[in-house]
Parts: sequence; structure tokens; C-alpha cells
Amino acid sequence: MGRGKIEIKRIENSTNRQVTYSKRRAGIVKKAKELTVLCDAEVSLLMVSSTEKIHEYISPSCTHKNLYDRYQQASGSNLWQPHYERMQDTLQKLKEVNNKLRKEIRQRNGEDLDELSFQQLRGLEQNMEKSVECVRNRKFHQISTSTDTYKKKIKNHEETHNSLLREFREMQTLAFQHLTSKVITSLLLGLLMGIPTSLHSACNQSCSPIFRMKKHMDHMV
Amino acid sequence: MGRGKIEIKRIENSTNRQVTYSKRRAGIVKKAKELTVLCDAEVSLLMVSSTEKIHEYISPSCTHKNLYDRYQQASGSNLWQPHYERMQDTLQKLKEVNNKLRKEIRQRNGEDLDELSFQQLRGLEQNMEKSVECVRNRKFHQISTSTDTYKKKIKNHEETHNSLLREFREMQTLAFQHLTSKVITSLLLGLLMGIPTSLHSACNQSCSPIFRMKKHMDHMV
DNA sequence: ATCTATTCATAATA
DNA sequence: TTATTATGAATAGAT
Repeated sequence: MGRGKIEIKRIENSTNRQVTYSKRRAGIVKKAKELTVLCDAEVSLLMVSSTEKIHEYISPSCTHKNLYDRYQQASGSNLWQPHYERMQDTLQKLKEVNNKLRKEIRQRNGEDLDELSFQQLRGLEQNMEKSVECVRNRKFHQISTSTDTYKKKIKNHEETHNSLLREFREMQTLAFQHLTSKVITSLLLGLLMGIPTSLHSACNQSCSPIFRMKKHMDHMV
Repeated sequence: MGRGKIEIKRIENSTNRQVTYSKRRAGIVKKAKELTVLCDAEVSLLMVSSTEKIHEYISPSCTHKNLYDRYQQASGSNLWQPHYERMQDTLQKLKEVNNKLRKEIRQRNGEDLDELSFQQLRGLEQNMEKSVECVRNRKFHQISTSTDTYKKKIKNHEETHNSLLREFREMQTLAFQHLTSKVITSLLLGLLMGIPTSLHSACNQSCSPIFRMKKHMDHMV
């Protein structure tokens, strides 16, 4: 059909191919429509061109999915249906397990106990007492561990403190010796210069170095 | 094309419809094949006849599912993909919740306590003590309930027993009176008949009615 | 199924 | 892309 017969093989000319695709695609869709109406059939037609453009025809009141599912049903090669069902099964089971766990927790919380027999209650009580003992032990372990840590920290601080104190006392001693020598020098100088009151004032005036040093030492020790 | 033009509307004659379906179906498949080859296209064609028979054409090295997925991707109306993903999400979340619940149970069981802080341990301990108290209470409630039930049953049995005993004693009295009158009669008869030993034998021979009655009464009281 | 008169689809062309 | 048209293909109805 057409001005000349054509061989059924890939059309190498891209433009020609495109044109032919458009025309023939329209033709197929028309045929599909006619089949639908004339023969009361359902048709799902998907076409992808070499340029990856997608065209479709689907019979009225029908979906590609529906037809595809029916095709899979028929061909028996339905692979995702069982997968889906398995998933729903798993979901259901998980929910049930969940509920059981929740119930167990509620019962361990002292709720929902009505349906338990005396024996079960007894077992639960014993179990819980054993468990609470574990928690208590763990608590004591933790508190003793952290107590030890604190003890160590305190010991460390004490040591640091003591060594600082030692250093400070040494400094103090040195400073006192230094000061004493200065006072003596000053005294001697006073005597030599004929200022005999200088010792007294040097020790008692609040602005004097000796007074300040005395105060400072009182404050620190 | 054909011996006469036909109107595009449902063919009412069933046989005709079937024949036309077969012919046109073949035609469409041929066209689809040609489109595939000529235009380097991919075609998925599904057809269901009015008798629910399914026929298909699919381009080589291509599947209906593949084309259908691509169609859905393109049309954006992918409905089961998100559904599936939502399901997997739900599944994942359920699993997580499950694990949390299991962990909570393990902790309430005195296991897996390492990662809890002292405060958390303290809270857990208190909570568990409160809960064990609930269980204990429930246990006592249950035992007291069943004790009450037993008390009632026992009381009932006692009452039944007592009333039976009462009835029995009445019977006993009546029987004794009856027997006594019989013995007296027998005695009197003995005296009248000149058989003075009959009283003695009547009371002590193990086969005598009086002896049997005595024994029976001893046994029951 | 097969045939064939007829209609339809479309290749080439513009 | 659309329109035209000569030509081959598809097929309705008959066999």
C-alpha cells in the first residue's frame, strides 16, 4: 500500500522513520479502536518510538494495569502478586507479634492482669521480682562505679591542691626571707641615716609592703 | 476493504464477531510487528476477546511489564509503586517498634541494662516495683476470691451434711423406737410362750436384728 | 480455511 | 507537520 511496496526492515532515514512511525501508529490505534467496537474486545496498546516517546491506546472503561494483571493471571507468570501477598502476610504477623509484646509489657506494668490465672500471676510476680533485683544490682553497680570515679577525681584534686599548697608555702617562705632581708636593710639604712621611727612605720602603716604581705598571708592560709 | 463497507459498531452476530475478531487481531499483530521493525519501536499489545481469551504481541527483547512500567513512569499515574513503598515503610517501622518493645521487655526482664543511666535505672526500678505490687494485689484478689468461693462451697456442704445428719438421727430414733417395741413384743411373747432365754439371745447373737442395729448405729455416729 | 471484490492504509511526494 | 494520491494491504462476505 502506498506508491510502492516496501521491504519490512528498519527504515534508516531518521525523518522517514519518524513519519512512517506517526502514520502507522495512527493506523494501529484506529484498528485497535475498530476492534474494540466491532468485536466487543478490550485492547491495551503501548508504543515507544525510537525517540522514546510513548503513545497508547486503551479500550474505554478499562486500564492498562487491569489488562496487564489479567494477562499475568492468564500466563501464570505472575511474580509480584505472591510477593505482595507475602508482604501483607509478614505485615499481619508483625502486627500480631507487636500486640503480644505490648500486652506482655502492659502485664509487666501491672495492667491487663484479669485474664491471668493465679499460677501465671505467681510466675509473673516471681519473674518480676528477679528482674527488679537485676535492675537494683545494676543500679548499685553503676552508683559504686561512679562513686569510685568521683573518689578518684577528688583524690586527684586533693593531690593537685596539696602540691599547689606546698609550692605556695615555699614561695611564701622565699618571699618572707626576701622581705625580711629588705626590712633589715631598711632598718640598717634607717639607723645609718638617723631615722629611728622607720621600723615602726614600716611594719604598721597599711600601705607598707610588710603590712600588705602579712595581710595577704593571713588571707591565704 | 472487503466486499462492502461496514459500519463501526458492535457486530451482533456472535459467529461473525468471532471471525472478524480473529482476522482483525491478526492484522493488528502484523501491523505491530511491522511498526517494531520498520520504525525501531517497542510495542506491547494486549487483546481480550468478548469470550475472555487473551492474545498479545510484544516487541522482541522487551516485556509487557517493562513497557507498562515505562508508561506509568511517563504518565506519572503510578499508583501501585507508592503503595508498595508505603507498605515497605510500614513494615520497616513496625520492625523498629517491635525491636523497641522487645528491648523494653528485655530491660524489664533485667537484661540489656548497660546503656541505661543511673536515673533511668532508678525510674525503671520504681516502676517495676509499682508494677509488681499491682501483680501481687491482683494475685491476692484472685486468691481471696477463690477462697471465698471455697468457703461458700464448704459452708454449703456443711449445711447439707448437717441436714442429712439431722434426718439420719430422726430416722435412727424412729428405727430404735420401732425395734424396741418389737423387742418388747418378742419378750412378752417369750414370757407368754415360756421361753425365758429368748431376750438374751435376741440381743447378743450376731444374726439377730437388735445386734445388727446396734452395730450399725455405732458405725455411723 | 480460502477466495476475491472492495475498501483502507500508507509510501512517496509536495 | 499536513495533504494528496497511486498503490499495495487488509478484510467482509461468500464459498
